[in-house]
Amino acid sequence: MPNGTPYHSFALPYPIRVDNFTSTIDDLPAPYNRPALHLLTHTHTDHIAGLASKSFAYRVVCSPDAKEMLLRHEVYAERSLHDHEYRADKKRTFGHLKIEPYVMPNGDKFYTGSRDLLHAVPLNTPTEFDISDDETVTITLIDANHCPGAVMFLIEGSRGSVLHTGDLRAEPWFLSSITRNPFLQPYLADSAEDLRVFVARREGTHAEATGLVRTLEAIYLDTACLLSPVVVPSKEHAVQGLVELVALFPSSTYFFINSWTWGYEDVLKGIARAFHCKIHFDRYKHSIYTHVSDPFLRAIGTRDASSTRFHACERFDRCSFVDVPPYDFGAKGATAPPSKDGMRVVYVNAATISCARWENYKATVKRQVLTGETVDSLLVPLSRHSPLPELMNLVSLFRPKRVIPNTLDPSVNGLDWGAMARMFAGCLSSSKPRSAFASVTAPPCPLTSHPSITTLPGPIGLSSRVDLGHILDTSE
DNA sequence: GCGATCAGAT
DNA sequence: CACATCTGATCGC
Repeated sequence: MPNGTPYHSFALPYPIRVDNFTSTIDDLPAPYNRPALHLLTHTHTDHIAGLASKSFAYRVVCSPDAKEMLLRHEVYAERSLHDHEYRADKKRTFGHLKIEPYVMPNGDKFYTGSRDLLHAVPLNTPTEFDISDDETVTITLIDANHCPGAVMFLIEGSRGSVLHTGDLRAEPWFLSSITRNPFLQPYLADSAEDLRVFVARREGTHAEATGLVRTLEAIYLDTACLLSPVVVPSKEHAVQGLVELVALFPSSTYFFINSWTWGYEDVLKGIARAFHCKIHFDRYKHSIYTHVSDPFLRAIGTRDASSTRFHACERFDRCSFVDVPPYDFGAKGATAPPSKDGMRVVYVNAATISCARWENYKATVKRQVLTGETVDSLLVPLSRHSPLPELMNLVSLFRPKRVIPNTLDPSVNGLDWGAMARMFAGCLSSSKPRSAFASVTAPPCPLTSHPSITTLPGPIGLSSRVDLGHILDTSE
């Protein structure tokens, strides 16, 4: 994670570092200088900082898909060189994380110097890890609905339980899946709160003491879209709408789907399914998508550009079928269009659009297409992060003791954290229980009311020094 | 010199 | 369009 992550990217109260592999913590006091374990939620660039360093040599826990994607990762410059045959071998950015044993001509293997640092853990499978000589944690990976291989981490141990969401899209179906996940059910709050009262009254005990229902110490929350108050369409709704729009065009129309980063696979899959048509991928994207666990994603791609009118090839190196002005994306100069008679290319881009605007947009585009107006670009409201209303619903499911942002804006000196603390105050365990979905209608804390500077929680201020520091101290 | 990190723009 | 990516500047070994 970039600068601005609280606690130097540690998932306190555990000495476990998430999505940050830089060595800039060497100078910090213990235990911040020495993660007992590294976790990787997914392989987007801003979450793998430091991992490309040849000197990085620690074990990293991630999903099987994330491991596959990392080991096959190529930066754009390398992809381009290879595709144009200037470079014979693919240079894998993270090749140093896995070094195969040396094999002698007679078949003997020498393991000196070999390594396999990426520890892939299957989803929904609690797995124990030593974090010291006498302390273990149980870590469970749960799909985060963000991009292939993206997971949340549930960390359980003697210091309590924390949930690190990584980046996630907590749309309605995702919340449902959480309430049905047996590894998360002990931490669900609504029933737990009721049960506590019920049990306490009837049995004369605290429900907490039975160990059946528990409260998360913290949720480390994807705050990329924290300040976006809009309600956005579900991915399914977004793709369905896009498919309706695409269907309005003549079947001779070509489409370029600008999947400029991992996370737009639902669009690709939706198009392939609706039009019974494969999608043209560039070599690199194809190599990734054919090696992930999603069998439908593995199946929808083709390397044959001429075989389909749907293209998701390299953004800055599009194949001739979709490399047509006026949209240029900046990679090339004004090259002449391949002059196929009547050939039209429509460019599809993801955007952040509220539900209301999306309905309006769809109606407008439908009218334009049906009246013969030229439409050469389409938007699809596919959000890969949850905006505030979804985040509040997610947190309300658990009512944890605290929420901690996965990212902060360093330039506002904790104001964003202060605002967040206020926004989520009603969703925590200390506040009065209420329906998990009450926050849908409840307006978020108005950002115009600034919290007092002295009460601002922050990396230094908050409870970090008080109750997290001593918990972290493993010296005794 | 190279790699790592950061700021800025897209 | 976008909060992920690329580029070029800067820092440090």
